[in-house]
Amino acid sequence: MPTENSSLGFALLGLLAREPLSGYDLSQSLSRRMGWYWTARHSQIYPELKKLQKRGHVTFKKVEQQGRPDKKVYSITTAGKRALADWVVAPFEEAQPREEMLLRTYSMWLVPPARALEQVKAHQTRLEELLGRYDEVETRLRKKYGDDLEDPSKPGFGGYATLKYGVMQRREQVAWCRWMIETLSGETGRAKRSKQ
Amino acid sequence: MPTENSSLGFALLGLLAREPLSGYDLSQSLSRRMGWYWTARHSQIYPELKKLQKRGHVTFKKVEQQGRPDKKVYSITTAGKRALADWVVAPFEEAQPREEMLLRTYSMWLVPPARALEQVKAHQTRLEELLGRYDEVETRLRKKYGDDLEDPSKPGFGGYATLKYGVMQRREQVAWCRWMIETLSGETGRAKRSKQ
DNA sequence: TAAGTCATGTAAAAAGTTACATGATTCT
DNA sequence: AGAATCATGTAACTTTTTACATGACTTA
Repeated sequence: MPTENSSLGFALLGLLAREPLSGYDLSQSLSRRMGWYWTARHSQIYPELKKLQKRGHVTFKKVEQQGRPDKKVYSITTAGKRALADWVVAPFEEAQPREEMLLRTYSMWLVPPARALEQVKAHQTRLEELLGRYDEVETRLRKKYGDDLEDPSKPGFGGYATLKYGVMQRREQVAWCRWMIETLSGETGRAKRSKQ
Repeated sequence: MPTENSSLGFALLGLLAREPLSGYDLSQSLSRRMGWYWTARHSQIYPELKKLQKRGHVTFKKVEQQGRPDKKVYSITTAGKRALADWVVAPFEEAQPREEMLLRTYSMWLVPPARALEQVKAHQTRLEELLGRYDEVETRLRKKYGDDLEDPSKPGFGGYATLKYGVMQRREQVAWCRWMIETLSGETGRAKRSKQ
Protein backbone atom coordinates (compact mmCIF):
# COMPACT_ATOMS: atom_id res chain seq x y z
CA MET A 1 0.00 0.00 0.00
CA PRO A 2 1.37 3.45 -0.95
CA THR A 3 2.16 5.91 1.82
CA GLU A 4 -0.45 8.44 0.73
CA ASN A 5 -4.09 8.25 -0.25
CA SER A 6 -4.89 8.30 -3.95
CA SER A 7 -6.75 11.27 -5.41
CA LEU A 8 -9.90 9.22 -5.24
CA GLY A 9 -9.28 8.63 -1.55
CA PHE A 10 -9.12 12.38 -1.00
CA ALA A 11 -12.22 12.90 -3.11
CA LEU A 12 -14.12 10.53 -0.82
CA LEU A 13 -12.70 12.21 2.28
CA GLY A 14 -13.82 15.55 0.84
CA LEU A 15 -17.38 14.28 0.67
CA LEU A 16 -17.23 12.63 4.10
CA ALA A 17 -15.87 15.83 5.66
CA ARG A 18 -19.34 17.29 5.07
CA GLU A 19 -21.52 14.37 6.16
CA PRO A 20 -21.32 10.62 6.85
CA LEU A 21 -22.26 8.54 3.81
CA SER A 22 -22.49 4.90 2.71
CA GLY A 23 -20.50 3.54 -0.24
CA TYR A 24 -23.63 3.76 -2.33
CA ASP A 25 -24.24 7.37 -1.25
CA LEU A 26 -20.63 8.23 -1.99
CA SER A 27 -21.01 6.88 -5.49
CA GLN A 28 -24.07 9.09 -6.06
CA SER A 29 -22.56 12.16 -4.42
CA LEU A 30 -19.32 11.82 -6.31
CA SER A 31 -21.06 11.92 -9.66
CA ARG A 32 -23.57 14.58 -8.63
CA ARG A 33 -21.18 16.93 -6.86
CA MET A 34 -17.78 16.26 -8.44
CA GLY A 35 -18.88 14.63 -11.69
CA TRP A 36 -17.41 17.34 -13.94
CA TYR A 37 -13.87 17.04 -12.61
CA TRP A 38 -13.58 13.61 -10.96
CA THR A 39 -15.46 10.34 -11.27
CA ALA A 40 -15.25 6.71 -10.18
CA ARG A 41 -17.39 3.58 -10.44
CA HIS A 42 -18.64 1.80 -7.37
CA SER A 43 -16.17 -1.01 -8.13
CA GLN A 44 -13.38 1.44 -7.39
CA ILE A 45 -15.08 3.10 -4.43
CA TYR A 46 -15.65 0.03 -2.24
CA PRO A 47 -12.00 -1.10 -2.26
CA GLU A 48 -10.87 2.49 -1.71
CA LEU A 49 -13.05 2.76 1.40
CA LYS A 50 -11.35 -0.32 2.78
CA LYS A 51 -7.96 1.30 2.29
CA LEU A 52 -9.11 4.51 3.97
CA GLN A 53 -10.42 2.50 6.87
CA LYS A 54 -7.18 0.52 7.28
CA ARG A 55 -5.34 3.86 7.32
CA GLY A 56 -7.63 5.15 10.04
CA HIS A 57 -8.99 7.98 7.92
CA VAL A 58 -12.57 6.71 8.10
CA THR A 59 -14.68 4.50 10.38
CA PHE A 60 -18.02 2.88 9.65
CA LYS A 61 -21.00 1.44 11.41
CA LYS A 62 -23.56 -0.96 10.03
CA VAL A 63 -27.04 0.46 9.76
CA GLU A 64 -29.96 -1.96 9.46
CA GLN A 65 -32.88 -0.73 7.40
CA GLN A 66 -36.44 -1.91 6.96
CA GLY A 67 -37.43 -2.88 3.43
CA ARG A 68 -33.91 -2.15 2.19
CA PRO A 69 -30.49 -3.81 2.28
CA ASP A 70 -28.33 -3.00 5.28
CA LYS A 71 -25.66 -0.38 4.70
CA LYS A 72 -22.31 0.70 6.08
CA VAL A 73 -22.23 4.37 6.94
CA TYR A 74 -18.73 5.84 6.80
CA SER A 75 -17.52 8.85 8.80
CA ILE A 76 -14.25 10.77 8.53
CA THR A 77 -11.90 10.56 11.53
CA THR A 78 -9.81 13.37 13.03
CA ALA A 79 -6.73 11.88 11.36
CA GLY A 80 -8.62 11.74 8.07
CA LYS A 81 -9.65 15.36 8.32
CA ARG A 82 -6.08 16.40 9.08
CA ALA A 83 -4.71 14.39 6.14
CA LEU A 84 -7.30 16.00 3.88
CA ALA A 85 -6.52 19.55 5.02
CA ASP A 86 -2.78 18.94 4.53
CA TRP A 87 -3.38 17.59 1.06
CA VAL A 88 -5.51 20.58 0.05
CA VAL A 89 -2.59 22.98 0.43
CA ALA A 90 0.24 20.61 -0.53
CA PRO A 91 2.19 21.40 -3.73
CA PHE A 92 1.26 19.14 -6.62
CA GLU A 93 1.35 18.66 -10.37
CA GLU A 94 -1.87 18.42 -12.35
CA ALA A 95 -2.69 14.95 -13.63
CA GLN A 96 -2.07 14.50 -17.34
CA PRO A 97 -4.99 15.91 -19.31
CA ARG A 98 -7.03 13.63 -21.56
CA GLU A 99 -9.19 15.46 -24.07
CA GLU A 100 -10.25 13.03 -26.71
CA MET A 101 -12.07 15.68 -28.71
CA LEU A 102 -8.76 17.42 -29.33
CA LEU A 103 -7.07 14.16 -30.26
CA ARG A 104 -9.72 13.76 -32.95
CA THR A 105 -9.45 17.41 -33.94
CA TYR A 106 -5.74 17.02 -34.55
CA SER A 107 -6.48 14.57 -37.39
CA MET A 108 -9.61 16.25 -38.78
CA TRP A 109 -7.72 17.48 -41.83
CA LEU A 110 -7.94 13.86 -43.06
CA VAL A 111 -11.73 13.87 -43.40
CA PRO A 112 -14.18 15.96 -45.45
CA PRO A 113 -15.04 19.17 -43.56
CA ALA A 114 -18.73 18.29 -43.68
CA ARG A 115 -18.08 15.11 -41.66
CA ALA A 116 -15.86 16.97 -39.21
CA LEU A 117 -18.66 19.47 -38.80
CA GLU A 118 -21.01 16.76 -37.54
CA GLN A 119 -18.49 15.71 -34.91
CA VAL A 120 -18.03 19.26 -33.66
CA LYS A 121 -21.77 19.92 -33.56
CA ALA A 122 -22.33 16.75 -31.54
CA HIS A 123 -19.66 17.95 -29.12
CA GLN A 124 -21.32 21.35 -28.82
CA THR A 125 -24.64 19.69 -28.01
CA ARG A 126 -23.04 17.63 -25.23
CA LEU A 127 -21.51 20.79 -23.78
CA GLU A 128 -24.76 22.71 -23.86
CA GLU A 129 -26.55 19.89 -22.07
CA LEU A 130 -23.86 20.04 -19.40
CA LEU A 131 -24.29 23.81 -19.05
CA GLY A 132 -28.00 23.31 -18.57
CA ARG A 133 -27.37 20.95 -15.69
CA TYR A 134 -24.93 23.42 -14.13
CA ASP A 135 -27.73 25.95 -14.00
CA GLU A 136 -29.88 23.58 -11.97
CA VAL A 137 -26.97 22.87 -9.63
CA GLU A 138 -26.34 26.57 -9.08
CA THR A 139 -30.00 27.13 -8.19
CA ARG A 140 -29.92 24.22 -5.76
CA LEU A 141 -26.67 25.44 -4.16
CA ARG A 142 -27.96 28.99 -3.80
CA LYS A 143 -31.11 27.71 -2.08
CA LYS A 144 -29.13 25.50 0.29
CA TYR A 145 -26.33 27.89 1.26
CA GLY A 146 -27.41 31.42 0.29
CA ASP A 147 -24.69 34.03 0.77
CA ASP A 148 -22.45 31.45 2.45
CA LEU A 149 -21.43 30.38 -1.08
CA GLU A 150 -18.92 33.24 -1.29
CA ASP A 151 -17.53 32.57 2.20
CA PRO A 152 -14.33 30.47 1.81
CA SER A 153 -14.62 29.02 5.30
CA LYS A 154 -18.08 27.52 4.73
CA PRO A 155 -18.52 24.13 3.03
CA GLY A 156 -20.80 25.66 0.38
CA PHE A 157 -17.81 27.52 -1.06
CA GLY A 158 -16.14 24.34 -2.36
CA GLY A 159 -19.14 23.36 -4.44
CA TYR A 160 -19.64 26.93 -5.66
CA ALA A 161 -16.04 27.59 -6.69
CA THR A 162 -15.75 24.31 -8.57
CA LEU A 163 -19.09 24.86 -10.29
CA LYS A 164 -18.00 28.34 -11.38
CA TYR A 165 -14.88 26.83 -12.91
CA GLY A 166 -17.00 24.27 -14.77
CA VAL A 167 -19.35 26.91 -16.16
CA MET A 168 -16.49 29.13 -17.33
CA GLN A 169 -14.71 26.23 -19.00
CA ARG A 170 -17.80 24.85 -20.72
CA ARG A 171 -18.81 28.27 -22.04
CA GLU A 172 -15.37 28.73 -23.52
CA GLN A 173 -15.51 25.27 -25.05
CA VAL A 174 -18.80 26.14 -26.70
CA ALA A 175 -17.17 29.31 -28.07
CA TRP A 176 -14.39 27.14 -29.51
CA CYS A 177 -17.02 24.89 -31.12
CA ARG A 178 -18.62 27.92 -32.72
CA TRP A 179 -15.27 29.00 -34.13
CA MET A 180 -14.68 25.46 -35.43
CA ILE A 181 -18.12 25.37 -37.08
CA GLU A 182 -17.48 28.71 -38.73
CA THR A 183 -14.09 27.66 -40.01
CA LEU A 184 -15.27 24.27 -41.21
CA SER A 185 -18.43 25.54 -42.90
CA GLY A 186 -16.55 28.44 -44.44
CA GLU A 187 -14.49 25.82 -46.20
CA THR A 188 -17.38 23.62 -47.38
CA GLY A 189 -19.15 26.81 -48.44
CA ARG A 190 -16.20 27.83 -50.60
CA ALA A 191 -15.95 24.32 -52.04
CA LYS A 192 -19.65 24.36 -52.96
CA ARG A 193 -19.44 27.82 -54.46
CA SER A 194 -16.45 26.95 -56.61
CA LYS A 195 -18.33 23.97 -58.06
CA GLN A 196 -21.27 26.08 -59.14
CA MET B 1 -6.21 -7.73 -27.78
CA PRO B 2 -9.26 -5.42 -28.06
CA THR B 3 -10.86 -4.94 -31.47
CA GLU B 4 -10.04 -1.23 -31.70
CA ASN B 5 -6.96 0.85 -31.12
CA SER B 6 -6.69 2.70 -27.84
CA SER B 7 -6.79 6.50 -27.80
CA LEU B 8 -3.02 6.46 -27.55
CA GLY B 9 -2.87 4.28 -30.65
CA PHE B 10 -4.85 6.89 -32.56
CA ALA B 11 -2.70 9.67 -31.14
CA LEU B 12 0.37 7.96 -32.57
CA LEU B 13 -1.37 7.35 -35.90
CA GLY B 14 -2.27 11.06 -35.95
CA LEU B 15 1.40 11.96 -35.74
CA LEU B 16 2.49 9.31 -38.23
CA ALA B 17 -0.15 10.51 -40.72
CA ARG B 18 2.01 13.61 -41.11
CA GLU B 19 5.48 12.06 -41.27
CA PRO B 20 7.32 8.81 -40.46
CA LEU B 21 8.83 8.83 -36.99
CA SER B 22 10.76 6.57 -34.62
CA GLY B 23 9.45 5.60 -31.18
CA TYR B 24 11.77 8.16 -29.69
CA ASP B 25 10.58 10.87 -32.10
CA LEU B 26 6.97 9.96 -31.34
CA SER B 27 7.60 10.44 -27.66
CA GLN B 28 9.03 13.92 -28.30
CA SER B 29 6.34 14.91 -30.81
CA LEU B 30 3.55 13.69 -28.58
CA SER B 31 4.62 15.91 -25.74
CA ARG B 32 5.52 18.87 -27.96
CA ARG B 33 2.45 18.80 -30.19
CA MET B 34 -0.27 17.14 -28.11
CA GLY B 35 1.16 17.66 -24.63
CA TRP B 36 -1.71 19.85 -23.39
CA TYR B 37 -4.42 17.30 -24.14
CA TRP B 38 -2.76 13.88 -24.33
CA THR B 39 0.50 12.45 -23.01
CA ALA B 40 2.29 9.13 -22.65
CA ARG B 41 5.69 7.90 -21.50
CA HIS B 42 8.00 5.99 -23.77
CA SER B 43 7.24 2.86 -21.75
CA GLN B 44 3.69 3.05 -23.05
CA ILE B 45 4.61 4.08 -26.59
CA TYR B 46 6.90 1.18 -27.49
CA PRO B 47 4.38 -1.56 -26.65
CA GLU B 48 1.61 0.42 -28.38
CA LEU B 49 3.67 0.57 -31.58
CA LYS B 50 3.96 -3.21 -31.49
CA LYS B 51 0.19 -3.50 -31.29
CA LEU B 52 -0.31 -1.07 -34.16
CA GLN B 53 2.17 -3.04 -36.22
CA LYS B 54 0.46 -6.37 -35.48
CA ARG B 55 -2.80 -4.77 -36.58
CA GLY B 56 -1.25 -3.63 -39.83
CA HIS B 57 -1.76 0.06 -39.10
CA VAL B 58 1.95 0.84 -39.18
CA THR B 59 5.13 -0.63 -40.68
CA PHE B 60 8.73 0.08 -39.78
CA LYS B 61 12.22 -0.18 -41.17
CA LYS B 62 15.46 -0.21 -39.28
CA VAL B 63 17.69 2.76 -39.94
CA GLU B 64 21.37 2.50 -39.07
CA GLN B 65 23.03 5.70 -37.98
CA GLN B 66 26.61 6.76 -37.53
CA GLY B 67 27.55 7.86 -34.03
CA ARG B 68 24.04 7.12 -32.75
CA PRO B 69 22.01 4.07 -31.83
CA ASP B 70 20.06 2.45 -34.66
CA LYS B 71 16.39 3.33 -34.80
CA LYS B 72 13.13 1.96 -36.12
CA VAL B 73 11.26 4.42 -38.28
CA TYR B 74 7.52 3.82 -38.34
CA SER B 75 5.15 4.76 -41.17
CA ILE B 76 1.36 4.68 -41.27
CA THR B 77 -0.21 2.19 -43.70
CA THR B 78 -3.27 2.73 -45.89
CA ALA B 79 -5.31 0.63 -43.45
CA GLY B 80 -3.99 2.74 -40.59
CA LYS B 81 -4.94 5.96 -42.32
CA ARG B 82 -8.43 4.65 -43.01
CA ALA B 83 -8.88 3.52 -39.39
CA LEU B 84 -7.73 6.94 -38.20
CA ALA B 85 -10.09 8.85 -40.51
CA ASP B 86 -13.02 6.65 -39.42
CA TRP B 87 -12.19 7.22 -35.76
CA VAL B 88 -12.00 11.01 -36.21
CA VAL B 89 -15.69 11.23 -37.15
CA ALA B 90 -17.00 8.32 -35.05
CA PRO B 91 -19.40 9.15 -32.19
CA PHE B 92 -17.77 8.95 -28.78
CA GLU B 93 -17.99 9.97 -25.15
CA GLU B 94 -15.34 12.16 -23.59
CA ALA B 95 -12.99 10.39 -21.19
CA GLN B 96 -13.73 11.12 -17.56
CA PRO B 97 -12.17 14.45 -16.57
CA ARG B 98 -9.50 14.56 -13.85
CA GLU B 99 -8.87 18.02 -12.47
CA GLU B 100 -7.01 17.67 -9.25
CA MET B 101 -7.01 21.42 -8.62
CA LEU B 102 -10.80 21.29 -8.34
CA LEU B 103 -10.68 18.26 -6.08
CA ARG B 104 -8.51 20.30 -3.71
CA THR B 105 -10.70 23.37 -4.16
CA TYR B 106 -13.74 21.39 -3.06
CA SER B 107 -12.18 20.96 0.40
CA MET B 108 -10.52 24.38 0.70
CA TRP B 109 -13.10 25.52 3.25
CA LEU B 110 -11.20 23.28 5.72
CA VAL B 111 -8.00 25.36 5.62
CA PRO B 112 -7.19 28.99 6.46
CA PRO B 113 -7.89 31.21 3.41
CA ALA B 114 -4.29 32.45 3.46
CA ARG B 115 -3.01 28.90 2.89
CA ALA B 116 -5.59 28.28 0.18
CA LEU B 117 -4.43 31.49 -1.47
CA GLU B 118 -0.90 30.12 -1.84
CA GLN B 119 -2.21 27.05 -3.59
CA VAL B 120 -4.29 29.09 -6.04
CA LYS B 121 -1.41 31.46 -6.79
CA ALA B 122 0.89 28.52 -7.50
CA HIS B 123 -1.73 27.19 -9.89
CA GLN B 124 -2.01 30.54 -11.63
CA THR B 125 1.74 30.66 -12.10
CA ARG B 126 1.74 27.20 -13.72
CA LEU B 127 -1.02 28.32 -16.09
CA GLU B 128 0.77 31.50 -17.10
CA GLU B 129 3.93 29.55 -17.87
CA LEU B 130 1.85 27.29 -20.11
CA LEU B 131 0.33 30.30 -21.88
CA GLY B 132 3.80 31.64 -22.54
CA ARG B 133 4.78 28.39 -24.23
CA TYR B 134 1.60 28.46 -26.35
CA ASP B 135 2.71 31.82 -27.73
CA GLU B 136 5.97 30.31 -28.93
CA VAL B 137 4.11 27.39 -30.49
CA GLU B 138 1.75 29.72 -32.34
CA THR B 139 4.66 31.68 -33.75
CA ARG B 140 6.34 28.47 -34.89
CA LEU B 141 3.12 27.16 -36.47
CA ARG B 142 2.45 30.43 -38.29
CA LYS B 143 5.96 30.39 -39.74
CA LYS B 144 5.65 26.78 -40.86
CA TYR B 145 2.15 26.83 -42.34
CA GLY B 146 1.16 30.48 -42.91
CA ASP B 147 -2.44 30.93 -44.03
CA ASP B 148 -2.86 27.16 -44.36
CA LEU B 149 -3.55 27.14 -40.60
CA GLU B 150 -7.17 28.15 -41.21
CA ASP B 151 -7.65 25.61 -44.02
CA PRO B 152 -9.33 22.51 -42.52
CA SER B 153 -7.98 20.22 -45.22
CA LYS B 154 -4.34 21.03 -44.49
CA PRO B 155 -2.40 19.28 -41.71
CA GLY B 156 -1.54 22.61 -40.08
CA PHE B 157 -5.17 23.07 -39.13
CA GLY B 158 -5.11 20.26 -36.55
CA GLY B 159 -2.29 21.82 -34.59
CA TYR B 160 -3.79 25.29 -34.88
CA ALA B 161 -7.32 24.35 -33.79
CA THR B 162 -6.11 22.37 -30.77
CA LEU B 163 -3.71 25.15 -29.78
CA LYS B 164 -6.52 27.70 -29.97
CA TYR B 165 -8.58 25.52 -27.65
CA GLY B 166 -5.69 25.33 -25.20
CA VAL B 167 -5.16 29.10 -25.17
CA MET B 168 -8.86 29.79 -24.62
CA GLN B 169 -9.08 27.26 -21.79
CA ARG B 170 -5.92 28.40 -20.01
CA ARG B 171 -6.96 32.06 -20.20
CA GLU B 172 -10.28 31.24 -18.66
CA GLN B 173 -8.56 29.20 -15.94
CA VAL B 174 -6.38 32.19 -15.12
CA ALA B 175 -9.53 34.31 -14.87
CA TRP B 176 -10.95 31.76 -12.43
CA CYS B 177 -7.74 31.95 -10.38
CA ARG B 178 -8.09 35.73 -10.22
CA TRP B 179 -11.66 35.37 -8.97
CA MET B 180 -10.51 32.84 -6.38
CA ILE B 181 -7.70 35.11 -5.20
CA GLU B 182 -10.12 38.01 -4.88
CA THR B 183 -12.63 35.95 -2.94
CA LEU B 184 -10.02 34.38 -0.67
CA SER B 185 -8.17 37.62 0.07
CA GLY B 186 -11.42 39.46 0.61
CA GLU B 187 -12.02 37.01 3.41
CA THR B 188 -8.56 37.23 5.01
CA GLY B 189 -8.85 41.00 4.64
CA ARG B 190 -12.12 41.01 6.57
CA ALA B 191 -10.68 38.66 9.21
CA LYS B 192 -7.66 40.91 9.68
CA ARG B 193 -9.77 44.04 9.85
CA SER B 194 -12.16 42.56 12.40
CA LYS B 195 -9.22 41.67 14.67
CA GLN B 196 -7.87 45.22 14.68
C1' DT C 1 33.88 13.72 -15.32
C1' DA C 2 29.21 14.48 -14.91
C1' DA C 3 25.04 15.58 -17.11
C1' DG C 4 22.31 15.52 -21.18
C1' DT C 5 20.72 13.54 -25.63
C1' DC C 6 19.62 9.68 -28.53
C1' DA C 7 17.61 5.17 -28.64
C1' DT C 8 14.83 0.94 -27.24
C1' DG C 9 13.00 -1.95 -24.42
C1' DT C 10 10.80 -4.75 -19.90
C1' DA C 11 8.68 -5.29 -15.09
C1' DA C 12 5.91 -4.13 -11.46
C1' DA C 13 2.48 -1.59 -9.54
C1' DA C 14 -1.36 1.63 -9.37
C1' DA C 15 -5.55 3.45 -11.27
C1' DG C 16 -9.57 2.83 -13.80
C1' DT C 17 -13.27 0.24 -16.63
C1' DT C 18 -16.25 -3.53 -17.65
C1' DA C 19 -18.38 -7.50 -16.40
C1' DC C 20 -20.05 -10.79 -13.05
C1' DA C 21 -22.79 -11.74 -8.85
C1' DT C 22 -26.74 -11.35 -5.53
C1' DG C 23 -31.23 -9.97 -3.70
C1' DA C 24 -35.19 -7.20 -1.80
C1' DT C 25 -38.40 -3.52 -2.83
C1' DT C 26 -40.81 -0.18 -5.56
C1' DC C 27 -42.60 1.83 -9.60
C1' DT C 28 -44.75 1.42 -14.36
C1' DA D 1 -44.01 -8.83 -15.60
C1' DG D 2 -40.13 -5.95 -16.25
C1' DA D 3 -37.38 -2.02 -15.08
C1' DA D 4 -35.42 0.95 -11.69
C1' DT D 5 -33.58 1.82 -7.12
C1' DC D 6 -31.02 0.48 -3.09
C1' DA D 7 -26.95 -1.93 -1.54
C1' DT D 8 -22.27 -4.30 -1.55
C1' DG D 9 -18.94 -6.69 -3.27
C1' DT D 10 -15.24 -9.44 -6.61
C1' DA D 11 -12.72 -10.66 -11.08
C1' DA D 12 -10.66 -9.73 -15.23
C1' DC D 13 -8.86 -6.59 -18.04
C1' DT D 14 -7.00 -2.14 -19.88
C1' DT D 15 -4.49 1.97 -19.18
C1' DT D 16 -1.02 4.61 -17.04
C1' DT D 17 2.96 5.46 -14.04
C1' DT D 18 7.29 4.41 -11.98
C1' DA D 19 11.28 1.97 -11.91
C1' DC D 20 14.79 -0.96 -13.91
C1' DA D 21 18.15 -1.82 -17.74
C1' DT D 22 21.70 -0.73 -21.28
C1' DG D 23 25.01 1.92 -24.02
C1' DA D 24 27.25 5.29 -27.29
C1' DC D 25 28.11 10.06 -28.09
C1' DT D 26 28.16 15.12 -26.96
C1' DT D 27 28.45 19.17 -24.25
C1' DA D 28 29.70 21.88 -20.10
